[in-house]
Amino acid sequence: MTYNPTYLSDFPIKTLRETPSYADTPGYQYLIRAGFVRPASAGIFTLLPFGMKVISKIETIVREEIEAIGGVEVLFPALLPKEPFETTGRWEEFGESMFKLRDRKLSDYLLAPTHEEMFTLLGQEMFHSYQDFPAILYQIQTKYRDELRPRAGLIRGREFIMKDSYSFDLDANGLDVSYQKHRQAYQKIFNRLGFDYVIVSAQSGAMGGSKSEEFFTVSPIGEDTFISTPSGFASNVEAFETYDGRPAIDPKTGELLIKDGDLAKNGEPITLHRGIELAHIFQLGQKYARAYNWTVQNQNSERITPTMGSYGIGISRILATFAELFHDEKGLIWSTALSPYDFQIIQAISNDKVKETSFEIVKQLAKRGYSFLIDDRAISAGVKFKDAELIGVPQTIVLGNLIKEHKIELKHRATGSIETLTLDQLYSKFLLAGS
RNA sequence: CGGGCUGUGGCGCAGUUUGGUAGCGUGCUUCGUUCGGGACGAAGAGGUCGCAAGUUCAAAUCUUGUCAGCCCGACCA
Repeated sequence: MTYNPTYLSDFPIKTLRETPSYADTPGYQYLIRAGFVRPASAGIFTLLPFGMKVISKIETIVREEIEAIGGVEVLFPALLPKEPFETTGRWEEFGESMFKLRDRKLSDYLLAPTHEEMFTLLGQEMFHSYQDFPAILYQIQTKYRDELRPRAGLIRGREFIMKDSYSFDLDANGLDVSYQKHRQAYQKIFNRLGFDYVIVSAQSGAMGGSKSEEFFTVSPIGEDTFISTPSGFASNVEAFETYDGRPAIDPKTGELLIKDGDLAKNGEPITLHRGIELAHIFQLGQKYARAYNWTVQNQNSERITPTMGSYGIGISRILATFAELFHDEKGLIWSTALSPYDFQIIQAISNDKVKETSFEIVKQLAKRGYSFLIDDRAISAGVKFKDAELIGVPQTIVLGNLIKEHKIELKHRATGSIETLTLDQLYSKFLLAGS
């Protein structure tokens, strides 16, 4: 494969030396400073080139795993007419958290906070017979929710990228199968992304339906509280009751009524955690199909109502969460799975030999599909080292004085370790690895 | 929506109490020196002091209104 490296000398990026005062969490501060994102308005963000690279990688992993369970990609508009949401009652139910607007003819529109209505209508149009089931449709779309208080950068924005998929089945057993497929696909996704996660029982909220679970990662900046027990049971506090039937939250005040060591229904002591919700899967059941009077024919030519599931995963939130989880005092630390580049090449000195060598390294290692960010800027080497640490590409190749001996330095961002290698050693290390 | 706070060159901030020629750091431009760990010197560019109205000889500073943003709380991928 061919791969064009990115040269920082012609790259429209500017790292910031100081922390912008508006950024409230460390991950967000580094995403700003390292040039991954910029705020455009409260909870609304511009993705810069590095941020785009990471988003693309997240999307690729998500697409691969959803298509592996039979998902087919579509793309609905973000701008939708009011009517489908009136049918389900959600035009009112979402209330102020939904962006509503009018066109020049004064017709009502909305910026979609979620797409259950549209997927149901598409299913109704496409699926008429039991032979059309089961099915999984998904999209990666920008969602809009006018949150009361956006915070922590992309962790909770008013505009955010989400993958949402929807399963269509004929009965509850089929729905269970589709649900389990998604549950497993999500586990694969999180394993590939490199997140520790906990699957937590949840309530369904505005989506409706019955069974519902959330995927959390533990983080001090998390906005949600969930509980776990030694045997692996975990629950969102909203869906939790103690051994003696007490709710975890006062329904009126919202006050947390439980503490570490309280007993769960199974008699085990609980532990409370702060977490970031990265995904939420629901068994919607027939709520939406019923709202549109959608029925299909079974083998006996009887009309039956399909049953659906809805499965969301926050793409832009994953980017932000990774930054919150993986950084040190110098900057971000990307995993190989999500890093915007596989290697950053620092030209610590500037001469023709260095330029030729970086070109040669790219040519050799690109054979294995590795991608490169080359810092060829005409600035002092110190700035390049600092920026490399801020950006957080997992491996940096330093081209400097050792180039005379055909040697380079290979720096690991996460450990800070430095290896001195000949070019041949570099090539064999990465061309042979895993092949 | 309730409580707290902030809007001053790209970014970080001082100046507001006590009205009197808009400042510092960083970044940016140019030249020279330097150049493997955020170099040094010199010369520059860049600001409707969020916006509007008012008070005043005079407003970044005082008054009123308004907009935006941030933090804490109630809702959410």
